[in-house]
Amino acid sequence: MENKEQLDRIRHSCAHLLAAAVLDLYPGAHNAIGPAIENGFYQDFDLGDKKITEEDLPRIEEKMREILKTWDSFQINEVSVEQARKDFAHNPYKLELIEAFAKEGKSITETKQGGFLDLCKGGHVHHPKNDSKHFRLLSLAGAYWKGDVHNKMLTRVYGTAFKTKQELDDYLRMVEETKKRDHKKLGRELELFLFDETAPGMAYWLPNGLIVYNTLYDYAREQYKNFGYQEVATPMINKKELYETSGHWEHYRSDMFISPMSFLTNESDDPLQGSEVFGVKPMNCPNAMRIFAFKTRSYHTLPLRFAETSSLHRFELSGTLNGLFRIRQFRQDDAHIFITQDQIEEEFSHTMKMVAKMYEPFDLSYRLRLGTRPEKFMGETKDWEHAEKMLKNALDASGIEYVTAEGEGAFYGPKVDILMKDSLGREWQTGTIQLDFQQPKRFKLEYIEKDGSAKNPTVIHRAIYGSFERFLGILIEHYAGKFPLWLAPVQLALLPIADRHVEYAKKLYQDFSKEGIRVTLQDSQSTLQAKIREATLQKVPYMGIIGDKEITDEVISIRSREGEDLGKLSLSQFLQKLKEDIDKKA
RNA sequence: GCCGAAGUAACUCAGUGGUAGAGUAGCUCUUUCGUAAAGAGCAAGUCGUGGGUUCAAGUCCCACCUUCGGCUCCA
Repeated sequence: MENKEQLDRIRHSCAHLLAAAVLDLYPGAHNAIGPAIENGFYQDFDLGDKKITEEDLPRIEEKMREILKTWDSFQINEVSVEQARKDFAHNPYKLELIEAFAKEGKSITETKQGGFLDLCKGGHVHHPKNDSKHFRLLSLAGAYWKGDVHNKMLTRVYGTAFKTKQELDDYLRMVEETKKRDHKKLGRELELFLFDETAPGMAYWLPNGLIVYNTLYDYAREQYKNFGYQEVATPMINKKELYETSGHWEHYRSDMFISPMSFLTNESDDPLQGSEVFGVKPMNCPNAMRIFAFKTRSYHTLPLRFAETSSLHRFELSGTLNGLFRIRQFRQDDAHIFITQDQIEEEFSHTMKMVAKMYEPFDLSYRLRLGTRPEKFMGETKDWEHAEKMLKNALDASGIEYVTAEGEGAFYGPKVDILMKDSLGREWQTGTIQLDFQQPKRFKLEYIEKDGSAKNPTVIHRAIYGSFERFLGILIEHYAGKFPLWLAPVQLALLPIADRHVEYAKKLYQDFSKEGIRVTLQDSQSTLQAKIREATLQKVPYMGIIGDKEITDEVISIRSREGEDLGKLSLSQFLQKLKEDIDKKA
């Protein structure tokens, strides 16, 4: 933690340095704020009618190095409001901050180094000249003043800094490595999926990608059986009344629903004027409620677990789309579990066990985040308290690390989010488990209790992968495209050395295919080296080389994508090894 | 949506107003090869789309589409 604080000091100092350099190079520019952030620092600028482009960054960096020579120390002085107003009379952003601090009764401090004066609360290195010299400017972005869309868009310059040159270089190398693993790049190279301008924000799944997708789905289905789920499918397009009942139409109409449409009727060109207005479903819950309502339900049948993986569509803003990570059409390994109030803790534990099982094959570590009652919430405080207590009990019992995020629950109930850490140490939110008392009531759902009375069930909404799309995107980057055998689109590439080996290779191809192995036969007119290269670039886990020796001895020479020679194995020996590894999901 | 950048052959990219290019992939032929790229040839482009300026536009201007980096981190 001490390290983190020191790093923040280094970076915060660099943010000042960046401000000094830009103000020097762009007279009339104003700097706004410039904090240290998770991976570096930034500084926001109002450049008037001037612009900074990526090409200017080296020049700014050079200026920073020049100015840094004159920065021996940071001097922090507390000043009066009047003095601060005078010092920053030219800078409307600093003035706004000064007025805000004056109102709050905070003391106002200024920092001065070299000839540069800034408004600052402190937190710098002692000797910038020596301590803050390993920095690099990285990128530019627009950002609103105070993060508010109604305010002016400022130019944000991002950079990073480290204590040593070694650490800086390591970080920059890691950034390069991340770029190489980019799932959008690998998605093309490995022919997994494509994005096309005919359908912005929606993936076309290519044969290889769909194999991985369906393999993830198959695994989820296997677990449905083990954990007592039943799979259902419900309509994609529903009358808006369904979403009015659930509350989604009112809460999310503009940001969730792809344009409402008039369906089955042709009364008007304006879909909202037709008497029958429909929406493309952005979530499955309302339909799940209708399935529960299908017949009279008894307490005997609870928990009742319905899994559904229908396609969902959400209107994500164009600028937020990002490959498979943020997408407009996706499927979730979604489920709705109907329970009694008394079953919350037990069912939550049951769900946590399923989470553990589902994540087991991916060698990903994860932690949990409990979101409690938000400021704006629906329902009774006592129900919330009961539910939160049940969740906490179950979390404690699970033994998995978790943090509590106060006020971060959904408006209809508390929730637990699953945060997954990938091989580069990046954290992603994937699954979520949410309690809901509201929708069952809005849909007037009831089950018959032991004593014959009718009661509202409670619902657990949960998705474990989250969306298949996002989860797969994470896996692609986690594995750098080298899927484990059970997920690999092609598990074995057969490489005959010369034409006379093709016939035998074809027979092997048939044998492996019959046994359910995903195998390809590379029988083009190229050298063995070229075939190996091709299969390695496609990240096929195993290559089976077939030449004269192999045919004589009825074996296959096995090479891994890592270049390892696994020796000569007979068909049955190798098949057994493959099947074992696939079963183990190794 | 907003700020910034990009879009040229299937892919990666070069091309600053005057005849659209390279490498890779593809196809054809030759080669039949032992653990990461054999050789030769051929074919392949509405230069994202639509307007405009100009004798002349991939290149300059305008609008739109798509993609990417950001828009949460608070002196």
